[in-house]
Amino acid sequence: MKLSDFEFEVMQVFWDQGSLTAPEVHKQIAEQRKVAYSTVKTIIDRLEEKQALVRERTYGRTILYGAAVTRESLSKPMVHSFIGKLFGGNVRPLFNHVLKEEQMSLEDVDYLQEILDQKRRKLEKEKE
Amino acid sequence: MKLSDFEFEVMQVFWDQGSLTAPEVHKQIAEQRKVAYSTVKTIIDRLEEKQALVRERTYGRTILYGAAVTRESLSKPMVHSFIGKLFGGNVRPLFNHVLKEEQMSLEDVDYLQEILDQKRRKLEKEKE
DNA sequence: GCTTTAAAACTACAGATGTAGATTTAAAGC
DNA sequence: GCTTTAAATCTACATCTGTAGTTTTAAAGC
Repeated sequence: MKLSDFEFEVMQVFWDQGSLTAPEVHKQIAEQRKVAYSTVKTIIDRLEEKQALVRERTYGRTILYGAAVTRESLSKPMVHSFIGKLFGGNVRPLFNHVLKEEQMSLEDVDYLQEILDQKRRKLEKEKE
Repeated sequence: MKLSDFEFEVMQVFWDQGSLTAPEVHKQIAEQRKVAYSTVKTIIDRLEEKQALVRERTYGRTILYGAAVTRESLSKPMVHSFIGKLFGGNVRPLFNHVLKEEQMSLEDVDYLQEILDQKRRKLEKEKE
């Protein structure tokens, strides 16, 4: 499933906050930037058509939508194709890039160290 | 500057191989997948209009194009906005994701360890 | 110089995307 | 029950993107 930027943005709201109605989603997004209700509703309609959202129930004529796909199921192939596209599938230039250019605290370094150690142990075990 | 996938793909050819003519670029890409010369030329025209490519010289009526922007100048904001879009700007879930889901060798782990150590030293020095 | 040919330039188009106005509909309030 | 109103639905449109056919042009070969 391929989502546009705006579609993905709307999915994030659902992933972060669970089930919501279209007016609620609009309210959320409109806090950040000016956008018409019908614009947001169009995106929700398209997400429904793509089966990324489902109607869970209705309150009166108001529809409660919920995510039908997980964040991971979408972000996983997105990260993969992004690395493929930018770095030819090689993770090293990605790390280089992020460590050089992105904002990182010492705590982030600690965190990365920890999961890197885990990864090393895992790979070493697999090697045996 | 915002480039489409195909535009970016063409730029990669120039970054990897230096200056090329349109027929040469077409030949390159056509090795991978079926695509008409005019399609590639259209992309080159659009890249020229966006000033990502420039005409460096001509051989007869054949034009030699060259990249007018560096790979880094484009990939840097792309990585940044990608992390913003997928992970809310937080590098930790990105690392998590990559270490969990992407193909990584022990050598890659060594490499990452090395640049991570550098980063740590740099951050510690800055803290003083 | 004339013909052939390869490249450039031009034109076109369908589908995706962001955007939102207009219309319909059904619930809620009185 | 009638009016108000909010939400859903429908329609529309400009721009971007991938795609390629057609036409023009100029160089190369003879």
